Amino acid sequence: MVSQRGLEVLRAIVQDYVSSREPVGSKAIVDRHQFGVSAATIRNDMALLEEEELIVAPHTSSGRVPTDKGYRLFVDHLAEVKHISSAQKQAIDHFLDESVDFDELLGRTVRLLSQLTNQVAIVQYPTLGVTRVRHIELVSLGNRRALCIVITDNGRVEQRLLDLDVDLSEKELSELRASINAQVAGKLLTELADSVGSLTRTVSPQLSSATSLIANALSDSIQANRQQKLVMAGTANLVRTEDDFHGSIYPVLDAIEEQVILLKLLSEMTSDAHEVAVSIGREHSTTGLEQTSLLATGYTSAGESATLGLLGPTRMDYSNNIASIRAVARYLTRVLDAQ
Amino acid sequence: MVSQRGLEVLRAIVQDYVSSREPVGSKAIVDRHQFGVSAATIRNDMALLEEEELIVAPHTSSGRVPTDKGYRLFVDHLAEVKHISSAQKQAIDHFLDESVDFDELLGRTVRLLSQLTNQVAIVQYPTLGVTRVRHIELVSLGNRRALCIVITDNGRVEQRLLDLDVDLSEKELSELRASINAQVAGKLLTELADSVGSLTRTVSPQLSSATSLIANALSDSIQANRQQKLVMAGTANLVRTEDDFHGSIYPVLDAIEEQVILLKLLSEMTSDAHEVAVSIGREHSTTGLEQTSLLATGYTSAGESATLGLLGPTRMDYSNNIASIRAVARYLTRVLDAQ
DNA sequence: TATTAGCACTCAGAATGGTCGAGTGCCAGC
DNA sequence: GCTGGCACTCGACCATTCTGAGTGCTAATA
Repeated sequence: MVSQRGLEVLRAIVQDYVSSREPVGSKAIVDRHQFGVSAATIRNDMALLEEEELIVAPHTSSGRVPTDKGYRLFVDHLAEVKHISSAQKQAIDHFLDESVDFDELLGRTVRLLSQLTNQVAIVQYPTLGVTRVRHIELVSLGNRRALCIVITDNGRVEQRLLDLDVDLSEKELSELRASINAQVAGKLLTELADSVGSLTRTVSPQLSSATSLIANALSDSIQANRQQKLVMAGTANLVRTEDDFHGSIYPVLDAIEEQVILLKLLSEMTSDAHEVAVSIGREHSTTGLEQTSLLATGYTSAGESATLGLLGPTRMDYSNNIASIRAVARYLTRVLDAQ
Repeated sequence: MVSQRGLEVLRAIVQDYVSSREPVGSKAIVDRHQFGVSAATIRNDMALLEEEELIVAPHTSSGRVPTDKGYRLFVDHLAEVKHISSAQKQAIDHFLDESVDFDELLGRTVRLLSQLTNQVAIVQYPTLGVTRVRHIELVSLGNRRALCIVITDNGRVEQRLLDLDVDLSEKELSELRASINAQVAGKLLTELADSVGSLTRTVSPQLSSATSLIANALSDSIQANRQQKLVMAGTANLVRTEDDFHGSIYPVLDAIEEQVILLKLLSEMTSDAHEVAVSIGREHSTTGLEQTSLLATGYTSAGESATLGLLGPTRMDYSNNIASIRAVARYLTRVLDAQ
């Protein structure tokens, strides 16, 4: 059984190792922390911790390093929930304060989070379940091409290029625009394609083919959004922490480029409400990411929820990162809901 | 004076060094190339090349490596203009063929180029000089917010969120939309803000303040585009070539994140017409980028021109990269002009 | 029973020294 | 102008030694 002091020792090991990247020895602990006992006693505690597989010695005779299990215990029971510094708060204000459109907002968010934490930040676009259509705009570009723009009630804009089989006159386009808008306003995005499709039968014959083209384009577009886009930032930060990866970082970089992998991971981590979920090292047995940890938390936008994530080496500053991602998610939710 | 054969030796050195990353010795050259002379002769040529500062020996007694000046001579006079392989041609077709909107097209382009070359690819958004406005759409989002969407005649869509000081009724919004569109259709983007501003005096009084808000937003938006956005891809490729950078790559990564630096560099490199401009190592004396080379070429979109760039270590495969960037730029121009 | 001091032991990493060989410059001869 | 030969240089590689941080164990102590 690990004693109370044993747990404190674990905490000390995690903290020191995170900040120094050096395996932590018993002497270093008595030097840097006030335990009031001798190194030999700490050694006994460490032997117990090792028995419980919470720490491990990389070499026969060197300091100890936390295992995944050790980090897990630390995160669950030992990490103090820090508050973000006022400098960080300022950074958040500065970056997200201006009114910008949705895409830009998510872009800024992810860059902000990566800067705040020096890790790879990930933001997942919200699913479209409860978003409603506010307006659809059709614009002819000449050359039998037209642009179809969908504006939703939370301010997102989706555009899609259409290859028509005929050139529509401005008048026909207006007519089509009017019919479509009358039909779709307030509809859920998920119903949109079918809704437009049903128009095919009621519009004037020369518009029928264009209408079905539009229906298809919209259907594609929704489909693409179903696959849930990811935006990432701070890949270069991984390079800075390169030494934390035994062997090379290429597997990690490769895994990151496969967005599907990340999406799957993020979706598996769905946390309750707005808590920050943490997945450590081999807990997610994804090839290439065995030496990384992933934090995830939700943000909401007009009732829809999506995920904000953070990826870094298992040897990361969990307290800080958890505080940062939580703060950013809250702020993001606030800004989005204000719109 | 460097003889004709001397230049061939330089070419051999550049080629071998690029493909092997090892300093090239006289023996290696006679082995791998058919010069028909002995190693000693090559050595004499190399001594001359070194005198001209075209190559340099990293250590007293090791092979030679090209200097920036050597690369320059190689690029200007010795590099054979390769044709891209059919596999590469296929990749281009595959990536850029589908009809997508402008933003997406540029995104794909930059990813494609970085994959094709294993370098960092950069695309600069076109300046807005000759773009004309096709349509402006205003959509109320409730809560005194509205979205202003500008659609240009080359299919670009710019969106901008507006904070109004009053809620406009649907009817008022329609009126405003109509007045604005009547005024701005066909105008140059650069004239847009002023054009809307002048409306402030002619619209009905209760719309006047909203109109000037819109004018301001548009002015901001144009301003932001003046600063010329960049899109990049393939930063991770730099890590793969890490060994090429004496010291660390952090300075390079930092310089890349400062988009301003890159914009300045790209703009200074303006090449004639559609040729590929090359800047090698210290030729651009930008802190952090002394060990990189930058390729740039133009692409056009409806008469506007912008730049496509490629960044990598000076030890890069210039022939291939030049061929790739040129091919992609041509293809991009073709796709854009077809729209 | 928990803690501590002392001690022998282990082992990674730095430091040292020696060898090897690729590559060079130079010179005399063709 | 080219070539073969030769002495020389110096980085890369390997084996060896040395050092010190850190450990586990045991016997003494509070």
